[in-house]
Amino acid sequence: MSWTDQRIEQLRSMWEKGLTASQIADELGGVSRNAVIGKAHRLGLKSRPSPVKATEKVAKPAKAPAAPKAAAPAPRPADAAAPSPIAPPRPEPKPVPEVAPRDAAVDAAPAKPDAPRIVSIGPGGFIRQGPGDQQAPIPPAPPRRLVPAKPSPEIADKTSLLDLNDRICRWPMGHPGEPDFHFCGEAVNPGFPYCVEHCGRAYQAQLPRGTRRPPPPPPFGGPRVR
DNA sequence: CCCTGATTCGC
DNA sequence: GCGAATCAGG
Repeated sequence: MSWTDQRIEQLRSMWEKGLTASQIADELGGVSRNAVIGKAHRLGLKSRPSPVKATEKVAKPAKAPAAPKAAAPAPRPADAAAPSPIAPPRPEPKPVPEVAPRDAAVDAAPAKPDAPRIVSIGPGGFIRQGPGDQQAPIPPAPPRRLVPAKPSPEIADKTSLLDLNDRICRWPMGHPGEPDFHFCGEAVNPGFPYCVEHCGRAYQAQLPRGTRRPPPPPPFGGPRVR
């Protein structure tokens, strides 16, 4: 198995939701727990409550150089330094086909009834928010118009993995491997991998410091019963 | 023992 | 870049 965009997205999502590496590996399939962890670290997302915290002892100066294994001759500088600012994983804005001129389509971000009021600040106005990952750089709101999300016949049915492309929302509905698992399939919020509604789920608007954030929406349509 | 994530290092 | 092997805490 290789790390396709979809799989990386899933990994990200699940990782940030706090699923264990084992669970993620299980969902993705074809990869080991170690692979997931390794990939997660390479992606820059890391540091979740780990059992093995930094065993930072104040006094451990005379560490016996006689390491059991092939002792690293060169003391590896444990670069506990701040992980370099993670580059915003902005997908390169793909050329968007000319859309029908339609005003006000943008402003009407459908607010889910049960969803938290704070959803987004408009197209391109989302802020990726992760633990320790708060970045200012936000792609400038593209001066584009959203195409009226007409229920086209092609998305009328379940959107399968093979149906995914750059223009339709790839938000997973249900769980991978289950018979009715599919993807949202709506027209994407330009510049994002999801439709407007799911952008609101994936990205949360920046709130003033100290503001209590409403509980996160249930993941992937709810906890999985195993 | 089981689980967990972190890290290393050969590929 | 990938991930098995390894480490280490719960």
